[in-house]
Order: sequence, then C-alpha cells, then structure tokens
Amino acid sequence: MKQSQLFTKTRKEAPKDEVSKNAQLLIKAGFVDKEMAGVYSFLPLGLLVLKKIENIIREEMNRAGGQEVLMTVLQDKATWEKTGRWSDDVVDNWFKTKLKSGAELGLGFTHEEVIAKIMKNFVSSYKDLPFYAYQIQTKFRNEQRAKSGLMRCREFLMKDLYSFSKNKEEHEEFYEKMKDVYMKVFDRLGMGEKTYLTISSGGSFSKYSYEFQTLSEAGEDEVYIVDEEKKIAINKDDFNDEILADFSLNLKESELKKVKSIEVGDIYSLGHRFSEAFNLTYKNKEGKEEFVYMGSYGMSPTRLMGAVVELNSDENGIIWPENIAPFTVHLIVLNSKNETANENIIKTAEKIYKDFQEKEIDVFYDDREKSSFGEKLKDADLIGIPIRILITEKTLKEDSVEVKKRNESESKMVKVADVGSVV
RNA sequence: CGGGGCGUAGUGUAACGGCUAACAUGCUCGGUUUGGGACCGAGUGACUCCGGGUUCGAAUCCCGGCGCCCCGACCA
Repeated sequence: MKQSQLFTKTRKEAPKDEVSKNAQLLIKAGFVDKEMAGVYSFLPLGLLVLKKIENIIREEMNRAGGQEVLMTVLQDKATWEKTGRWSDDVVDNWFKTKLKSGAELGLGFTHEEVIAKIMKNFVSSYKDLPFYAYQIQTKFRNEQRAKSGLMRCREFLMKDLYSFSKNKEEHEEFYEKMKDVYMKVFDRLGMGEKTYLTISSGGSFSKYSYEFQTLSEAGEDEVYIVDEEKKIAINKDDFNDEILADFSLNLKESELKKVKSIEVGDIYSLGHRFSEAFNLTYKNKEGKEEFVYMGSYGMSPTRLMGAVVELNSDENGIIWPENIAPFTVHLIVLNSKNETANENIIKTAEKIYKDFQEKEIDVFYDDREKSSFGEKLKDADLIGIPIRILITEKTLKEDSVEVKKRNESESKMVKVADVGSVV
C-alpha cells in the first residue's frame, strides 16, 4: 500500500486521556481510535495487525481440531436462566437491552450457555464425541473500570473454544494438548519467552484452572514464578497452602520471585456444569445416557495486540514482531531537488514496490513528498514495520538502498539488484 | 462501586472574576530547505463538556449531571 493513500496520520503528541503505553503508541501511530473508555475502533493499520493475530490463532485452533463457528451477540434471557447466570447478582458485567416487545436480551460476554444449547441438536451418541468448536467474536463486558488501553475493554474480540468430550479422561487429554497449543500461539506472537502457564483457582467450575500470564510491568496480575525453565507460575491471588499441597509443590512464598503480568489466555475444565443445565447428553456404548464433559478456552486478539505493544517498543515507537506487523517492509523515498536524480529515486522505488507486491511481500511504500525527511523517518519508527528500506540520491549513487531493521540500530547498504534478498 | 485528579480549536497546553480566549502543533497558500517531526511569511480553525446559579461581568466561583484518567475493590 502507498502511504500517501492511507487516510490515517501520525500524531506528535500522545493523547492526554491515555496513560498506558499500548494506547498511546497505537493512537499516535494511527492504528486505533478511541470511541470511549474501553471501546476502540481499529483503523487500517490496526486492522491489518489484528487480522494477522486472528489468523495465527485460527491456524492453531484448526490444527488442534477446532471447527470455526460464529455465534450470536444478542442472547436470550431464557438460555441464561438455565444456569442462573442471567442474574446480576451472579454476573455483574452484563450489558442488557430489550426488544420492542419488552422482552429482555443480553449482549454476550461468553458463550458456554449458547453453545451447550446448540449442541443439543447435534450430540446424541458416543460416536459424535469428542469435538471442538470455536469462534472469534466481539464480546461485551460492562467493566466497572475499563483501563490499560486495549487490555481491559468493554467491547473486545475474544477467541473462545469449547470442547465436548465423553468423560473426564478424554477431556483431560485435550486440555493438556491445549496448553501446548496456547504456548504455540504465544510463541508465534513473539511473546513465548515471557509467557507462563499459571496455576489459578478455577472459579465456579472446577477447583483449579490455568491462565497464561505474560510478564510485563503493564499487567494487572501478579504471579509467583515456580519454574523459570518450564515457564510455570502461580497466580499471587491463589497462592496458599492448599494449592501447594494439591500440586505437590514445596515452595516458600518469601523465596519466590513475584512479577507483574498480563493474563493473555485461560483454559477451564467445565465438567458437567453446562451439560447438566441443558441436559446435553449422549448414549454410551451400553446405551446409557451420560452427560457431555465440557471445557472452555479463551484468548483475546485485541488484548494480545495491546500486550504485544507493551512488550515491543522503544522511545521512538512500536517494534512489531514480523509475524504480525501490518507490513513486512517499509519502503521510503527521500526526494531530491535534482530532477534527474529524483526521477531515478521514484523509478527505482516504484520498481521495488511492484516486485515486492508480485512476490506477495507486504510492503508499505512511503511515497509522500514531505518538506523534511525527519518526519518520514519518525513516522517509520513510530509505526514500527520490521524492515525499513530507504532510497535516496545518496544510496543510488552506489546503486544501492539502505536497509535497516526496526529492532537494530545499524543499517546496511544493499545493491538495488539484490534488494529481494533482504526479506 | 469507594477515593483522588481533570474537562479550553483536530492535537498538546496557557489565560488574576474584567480588552477580540493566547501559544505551539496540525491544515491551506507562497517561498527557502532536504538523512531525524527544518525555516520564513500569510491564512484557517473554539457554543471554553452539558444544565442551572452567584455577579455589572464567569473558561475562571457555587450546585447538579455527563465524560476521561489514576489508585483500590472487582475481573465466568
């Protein structure tokens, strides 16, 4: 894409109503726009990143056997009353609204009830199990306090996968597998090194569950690191003698390192809670009815985008990991006042731009005529595309372009003819 | 939901209860520049969050709302 055609612009000043690094940088660079607290629009650059994150998640969910669906946002009160979760005393972050008729509806904050109800239509025999369904969809949670930019929103994208198994053993096999699948996603997002499988209390569904916590000062959570090598931690809130005994851990709180972290995923064993509420059963080999054993697995692409920015930036801007950068290459021309030289600069840039496009390399071409080069270079640093290729009168005198990686300080000259080799 | 801070051109800031609400940046036009948001000049842009009150006079003081940020609580 040509930068001259992008409707967003960068800003010099960070917005005064944002303190978090992720929101400041993403707004300054034009990736997102804030509609209100905890509610953000994704602009062209931001959407490119979000789609890449989604696709990584989608690929890994598909590989794990997930089947993608898209469930509804508007949800029937009756469905939720089956589990008692319609009540505001049980769930305090509902957004609720009404039909013209006066009937009450909720805006989905999760989908266990909805999917359990759907599956009644399709599950009847042990031969139907196990299977896994997931979606990537907008969730609404009426947070009492939205904060930290993209990391705690009232409207956000969530990947939620639900597993349907015959019994606990079959469930646990998949549950274990999902730990690796999740870590694979975090690896591909460039945050695997800092992400810990974290033991936590399981809420109302089971005694324990696992969270994935990425170490960062920007996080809301705190974890005790149990094993740095294996990347295991315990959520600070859940650290007690019981949990240590149950996991056969011999640890002293005073000897553990406590680190702030961002919760980037969670996986739950749901057991029969929802299958009982919806009478979701199957016939086993003996012809006896049994309840389906469920699990749920959450991960938010929008929060991940915020987390990636928290982890990857410097004083000049964002440093996108290659896998999810909006573009792979930022091709920048610095125009010359010498007409012949300028023609050559533009001709060379256009050719490289076209070649990259033909090779399906994502290239962002800064073809803007600016009165100062500094502005173009500052923009490039702020936007944070991994590889910067500069074409100027000077570089072309050597028949070359200058190549610099965003995460390195040194640049190198590369012959125009060899420019394809830098990607 | 408790506590604290704040609300002024697109953005960031300023303005004692008193001149036409100022400065920077952005944007437009003209010119000079050309490897880190360069320079000069001329323009453009504000119902000072909303509603009420006090006052001769309110961006400024008071009351009530709404919104934003931070700390805490909360976070199936």
